[in-house]
Amino acid sequence: MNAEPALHHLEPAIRRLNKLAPLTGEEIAALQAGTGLAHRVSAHREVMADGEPVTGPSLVLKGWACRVRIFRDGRRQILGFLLPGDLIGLCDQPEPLASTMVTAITEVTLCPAPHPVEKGSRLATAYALSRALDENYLLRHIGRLGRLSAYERLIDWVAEIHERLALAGLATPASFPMPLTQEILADTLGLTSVHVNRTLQMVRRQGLMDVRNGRVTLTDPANLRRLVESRPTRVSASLSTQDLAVSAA
Amino acid sequence: MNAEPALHHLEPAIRRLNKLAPLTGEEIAALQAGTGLAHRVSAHREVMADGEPVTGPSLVLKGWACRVRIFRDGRRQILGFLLPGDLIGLCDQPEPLASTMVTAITEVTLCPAPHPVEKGSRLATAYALSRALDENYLLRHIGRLGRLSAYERLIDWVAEIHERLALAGLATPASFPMPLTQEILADTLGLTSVHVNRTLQMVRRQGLMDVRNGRVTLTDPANLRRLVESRPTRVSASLSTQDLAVSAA
DNA sequence: CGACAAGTTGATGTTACTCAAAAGTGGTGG
DNA sequence: CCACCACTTTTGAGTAACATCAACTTGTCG
Repeated sequence: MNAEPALHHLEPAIRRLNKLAPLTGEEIAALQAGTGLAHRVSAHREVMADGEPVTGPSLVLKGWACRVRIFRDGRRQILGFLLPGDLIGLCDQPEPLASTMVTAITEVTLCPAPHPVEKGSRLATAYALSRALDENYLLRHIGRLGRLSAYERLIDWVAEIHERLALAGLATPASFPMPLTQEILADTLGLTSVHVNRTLQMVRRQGLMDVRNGRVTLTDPANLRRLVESRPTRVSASLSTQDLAVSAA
Repeated sequence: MNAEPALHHLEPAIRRLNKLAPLTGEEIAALQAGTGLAHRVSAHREVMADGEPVTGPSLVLKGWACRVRIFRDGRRQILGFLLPGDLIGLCDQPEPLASTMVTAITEVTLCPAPHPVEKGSRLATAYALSRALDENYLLRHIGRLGRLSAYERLIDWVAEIHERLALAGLATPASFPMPLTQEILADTLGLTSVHVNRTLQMVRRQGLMDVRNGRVTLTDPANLRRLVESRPTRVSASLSTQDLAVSAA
């Protein structure tokens, strides 16, 4: 338990948590022990069913998943994404039930997240910050759907995902993977896939970004930052904006 | 601290928490002690500013408040409502910062929420359930904004508020107070106030409900339940659906 | 090569927005 | 009690954004 592996060898998921709150060697070791119990869920399969009992928190190690609600008539709304380093099932009521279905978009690797030994520990802080960020992503999504145009929704969403992937070291300042079909993007942004297609062409023609082949390339990052409303998400005074800024992997 | 006041004399706010998890006499007494420190915020004033440090959790005793985001160009999106019995500022990261502005819609009475003595106590459970319900309201709002028509958004939202007020004993099976202008409703549902007005006329003409003078009257509750997607919110196996069902005050 | 999913395009329809003004409501002070 | 004000609700006419429908193209993988 004394091994302190070099940070740059860590899983992206652990890098993210470590960035939220610098972890102790023991905590990193516990997380890495957890990765031994990892299991995979292949693309398009359900990671968790709506209303099912939640056994304990899990950590996403690899791949993209999403929380989704499906309506009786088949309409679908994606509520949010789960990216490497994100936690699923963090809550503290007894006998919790999943509030949404979770679906794997790509193949996803998950592992049990260690229970923080003590309240106030670094790991507990990282979990709390992760939870606060999650709430923030939901709030931002509400603002996006309620008040932004299709064009604005798209660029705001891209900016958010960029920021989030950067936290796990999975984005460069100008590019990141984005393995979604236009239909999934449509169910995220509250649009139709046809309209998403046209909106994507528009941002491309404007020279703002290029979304293609499962990858986003930001061709004008400065302009993007200017167009997007929110400054980097801030949920605790002890977490500097610096830590959350997008920088090279 | 041994006084166990009759439940029907309790504040609506305490009734709600007690419904989420039957509280001990000590816990009820602690909550009532907190009400002695209540303070008021008059209508239209800010309860909490975005980005401000959060000192500790507060309990809404009376009145309506909302969490809101305002965009640079003045567009506004209401993210959710805070009703009697709801908690503000429940989170466990160190030095938390408010993630949204909170505004009083009517005059609001707030008091500090006692810190749960021990993990796993009834009060801690009530807080955890309240937090889980809050998340659910955000998720439901996302589904509403992303995939429902104006008509559907309105009735789904009314059904949610009805369910929530009933939890605090503030709604009858067919009616409840709703002190919002059509403009606020518009900023909630992602519409314009003109369109909200027309949609309200539509539900009225259909005989579904009447929204008028700061009060909603459900003229066809059975049909409303049929039209609305979600069953009563369920976030824990230990909290029966029965407890959350709408019944007479 | 063939099959299937994803992306693209065009024509048309509908929902909700915009602008503008009138009518209703409630509170205040003379 | 009335006049006045600010705010909210209501109505109408025209428009813009996004949805729908249907076909066609491209890419991927066996």
